This record gives sequence, C-alpha cells and structure tokens, in this order.
Amino acid sequence: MNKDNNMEQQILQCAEELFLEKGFSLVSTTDIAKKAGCNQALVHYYFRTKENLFQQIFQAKFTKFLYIFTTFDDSDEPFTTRLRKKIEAHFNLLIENRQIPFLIVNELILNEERRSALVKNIYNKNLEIYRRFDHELQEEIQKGNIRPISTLDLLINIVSMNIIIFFMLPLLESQFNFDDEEIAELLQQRKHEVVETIMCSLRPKNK
Amino acid sequence: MNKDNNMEQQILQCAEELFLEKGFSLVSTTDIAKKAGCNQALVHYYFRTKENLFQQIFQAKFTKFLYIFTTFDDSDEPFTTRLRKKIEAHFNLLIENRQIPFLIVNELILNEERRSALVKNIYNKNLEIYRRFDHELQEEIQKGNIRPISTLDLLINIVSMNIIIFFMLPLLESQFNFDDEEIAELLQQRKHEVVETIMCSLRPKNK
DNA sequence: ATTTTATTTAATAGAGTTATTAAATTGACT
DNA sequence: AGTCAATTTAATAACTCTATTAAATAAAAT
Repeated sequence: MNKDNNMEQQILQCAEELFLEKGFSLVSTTDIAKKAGCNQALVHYYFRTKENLFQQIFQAKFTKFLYIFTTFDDSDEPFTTRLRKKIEAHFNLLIENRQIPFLIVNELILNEERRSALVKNIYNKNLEIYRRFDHELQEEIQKGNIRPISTLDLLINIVSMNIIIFFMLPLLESQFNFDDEEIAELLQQRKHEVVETIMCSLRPKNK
Repeated sequence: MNKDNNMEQQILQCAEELFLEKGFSLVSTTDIAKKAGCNQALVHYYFRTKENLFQQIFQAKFTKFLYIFTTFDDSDEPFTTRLRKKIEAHFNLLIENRQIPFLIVNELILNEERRSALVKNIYNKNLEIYRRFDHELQEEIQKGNIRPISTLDLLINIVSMNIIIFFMLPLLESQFNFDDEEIAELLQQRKHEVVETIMCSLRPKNK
C-alpha cells in the first residue's frame, strides 16, 4: 500500500492481523492473500510455508510480551514504586496488542514444537534479569516490607490478572455492546485495580 | 466399551476428550470416529453435525465451570471463610478438568455465535446468586472488614489467578518434565497461594 | 535492445474436511 | 423363518487447504 512497503511486507502485516485475530489454524494462506491483495501463491513464494510465516510473527509477539516483563529499571525509586510501574507498563503493552494473550495461550497449548522452540529461545536469555528481580524481592521480604511470597508466584499473579480482561473483551464488545470509549475506560480501571490488588496483597501481615 | 455404554455415548466421550485437548477446529469427525472405534459416518448419524456434537460438550463444560462459581453456601461461617472455600472449590474443579480454561477461552474468543448462545443461557440464570454475593460483599466492606473493591473485580481476580496455572501446565509437563506427582504438588501450592493472595489483598487498608 | 533476474499469476496435484446416501448388518418381535 | 426398525459401513459429492510448477509480467543490468 505505501510506496516503500513492498508486497512482502504487506503480506506479513496482513498475516499478523489475521493470526492475532483467529490463531494459526483458522487462517488460510488464501485468506492472507485476499487481505493483502495478491495471489495465494505469492504468500508461499515469499515465506515458503504457512508455518514459516507464522513463526516470524509469533516469535516477535512473544518476545514483546516478555520483554517488558523481563526488564526492571535501576532508578533509585523504592522497590514498590518500580514494581507498580512494571505492572502498568505490562498492562499498557497489552492494551496496544490486545490479541497477544489469546495468541500465546492458544498456540503454546496446541503446539508442542512451538513450545520447545520458545523455551529454548527465552529461558537463558532472561534468566539474569529474573535473578536480579528475585534478589531484590526477597531482600524486601527480609526487611519486612513485603509479605513472604515466591518470586514466581508473584509474577504469575501479575500476568494472570493483567491478561484476563483481554480474554473477556470480545464478550464485552459483542454481547454487551461496549463501545471503544467504554472499553478504554474499563481498561484503565482494570489496570488500576490490578495494581491495587497486587500492592495490597504484598503488604506484610504483622503490620 | 462398557456393556451398557452404547456407541453414541462412546462417541460423545471420545469427542469430549479430543475437543478438550485440541479445540473445535483441530478435531475432525474422522478423528473422533477413529478414537471411538467406529465409522466416520456414524458420528454424523448420531449428532448430524460436528457443531451439534461440540455444542453439547461445550455447554456442559461451561455450565460446570460457572456452577461452582455461582453458588455460595448459606452456612453461618464468616464471609471470608466461605469465600476461601469458594475459591478452593473452584480451583479443585479445575484440577479435575484441566483443559476447561483453554476450551472456554479459545472457543469463546473465536466464535461469535457461541458467545451469544452462552450469554443468553447464563446471564439471567445466575443473576440472583451474583446479587446475593454482591450484597454480602458490599456489606462486609461497609463494616470495614474488607477493603473497598467491586464485586466484579474480585470475581475476575479469583478466576484469573485460578485458571492461569492450567495454561502453564503443558509447558511444565513437556518442557520442564514435571511428572504427575510434582504437578499435583505444584497445584496444591498454587491453590494455597491464590487464596493467600486474594485474602491478603482484601484486608482493609486503615488497619 | 536484449538478456537476466525478480515478482506475480493461473493451474493444479494431493490430501483432508463435512455431510449425505444407499447398502449391509444386527437385533428384536411375531 | 420372516418382517421391521435400529445401527453401522462403504462410497462419494462437494468442498477447502497447502504447496508446487510453469508461465507471464515487470524491473534491472548489460
């Protein structure tokens, strides 16, 4: 469509939209070609297989999903403030990429090979950042600023509460006829509530 | 297989297992027939269409998923005790039906018609129980026993934290080689942590 | 201007899908 | 044994899907 965008890019972009919306198996290369405005064979000419095309897109999305999650800024603000920001940043990323949770859950459950590939790709890469976060958290717990909780449980809690509203959006849109503005408002509220819930859940008990 | 189990039941049961494992579109009526040990046409003889067969199974699973969630016992135990039990009961249900979260998220996102059918079916049916829970919760908040939170947010928090581990199970099993015992242990720990997190997050702030 | 290379399309092989139809098999009842 | 209905199967129509191939068109290079 754009002058500098060649058809290869066009296909990639259309494939991305379709895969995000329906997942791997419900999108055909014919669908992609139709949306991109080219012949179906061209999709295979550029990407050879549908799996190839999907991999590129999925890898990118998954990395994005984890990236923000595996960074932790080094500013001298207190731990809880930085944690709060981290949760919000992750939620904001999802607002911009609402179908990511569906794609990840769907394809990671369904496809064993995809799982292996991803785990290999990610595990070591982010171990360092995880360890640093772990260290900081457990230190705060030692100081008595935070109730005891395993680092993994905390991370899982955050992710789960962050993603669930995006599973519910189709329901709210199509069944309860929320419009874009209402959805945007709802998401902001939900983000606030997640932060609130996590922060409250971390308050030490004895206090 | 059993004497009293006729082939119709056999097909239904095999279909259930396959649909739970792979979702609607990745299971063919041929797959079902093969697993049930009959001719593919027989699947259509009993259920006419694949959609029909799926609907029966999906409806049942979804009702199950919501049933325990829309009951609230009337014993004279304190609210928080009953809430704790409710969370555990929901989690226990998921332990027995591990693929339910995947099936629901997957098919509810992908199929608009299925959404409509379900919402109609469920909305009014469970409104009464929801209202009662809502009333009790807000009363506790008024009394200052619980920090202010919307009923819906609380329910969403519980569901999200309860289901997420079941999205992660395939990863733990196939990539980190957890055996059944380890998984069982992990699930118990996770259940405990969810209850803990929710309960901690509900403590009033001023106290 | 013509050869070479890159892009794009039409056509199609080959496999798999749902659903239907007619025929075969089984079992019950008279 | 013979009739009737229920169950099961083989065969197949009418798709759709991925991927490949050969041919056509466009762009670049000599």
